[in-house]
Amino acid sequence: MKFATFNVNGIGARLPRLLEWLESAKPDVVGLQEIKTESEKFPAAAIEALGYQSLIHGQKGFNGVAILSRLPMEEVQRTLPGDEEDVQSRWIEARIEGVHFACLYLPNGNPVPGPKFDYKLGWMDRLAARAAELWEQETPVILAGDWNVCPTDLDLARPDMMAGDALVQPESRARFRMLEAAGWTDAIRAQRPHAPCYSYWDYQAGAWPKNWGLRIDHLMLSPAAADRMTDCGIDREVRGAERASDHVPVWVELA
DNA sequence: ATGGTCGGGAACCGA
Repeated sequence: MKFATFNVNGIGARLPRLLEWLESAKPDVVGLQEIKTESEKFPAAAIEALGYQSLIHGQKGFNGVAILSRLPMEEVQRTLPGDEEDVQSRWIEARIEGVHFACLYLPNGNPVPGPKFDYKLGWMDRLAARAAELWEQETPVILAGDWNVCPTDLDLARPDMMAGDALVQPESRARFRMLEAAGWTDAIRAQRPHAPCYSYWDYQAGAWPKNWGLRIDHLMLSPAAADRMTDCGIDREVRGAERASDHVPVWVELA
């Protein structure tokens, strides 16, 4: 089974890129982030024509997540517990053939300091609590999405230019590292312990041709999922297409 | 050069 995460940065603008990638990469399950549309306006029919059902947690103009699956899928929930007042669409979970798949769009958190950074850290604390609940299930669990965290300086090309950014702050990294300490496996980093590899290149300042990237899209695996991992990868060629997203798909295969 | 580029949606906000 092939599971992927892809921040499309606007499904309206990105639908052609998404469809051609689905046809070539043939994932079984995909978590999408930043669809930036309300659920009713999500192009589910065009995606269903390729054999994928959609679970959509949309939001007009901002955020918005979805799970696509060509295998039978049932929704578990679409809120990250812990804050009744949080109305941002950043979370959806489903179960697919015994695998628990969570799709997340973690807050960016800039500028630092400020209320947006406080929201990010609070959201990460809520995520840790939900991850601990899912851990108890002992079924394979995948936490997939745009984490908006560069775990270490190996995960960005220009640490000097990002020193004040929310994506590299010690508070953000500590919370990510706590999940690893709890036993979650960062699939890409487990396969390539020392290789620089990126999943995002800013639209500005020629970041893509200069390969000034960040690795912020992650698949975190529970032990039962990590035991079944046969391969994983980053489809970086997707970034070179016309009207590309600033993120590319990241995927993992489970036996 | 204190910038640069996108998406959404109709003037800016978010990234």
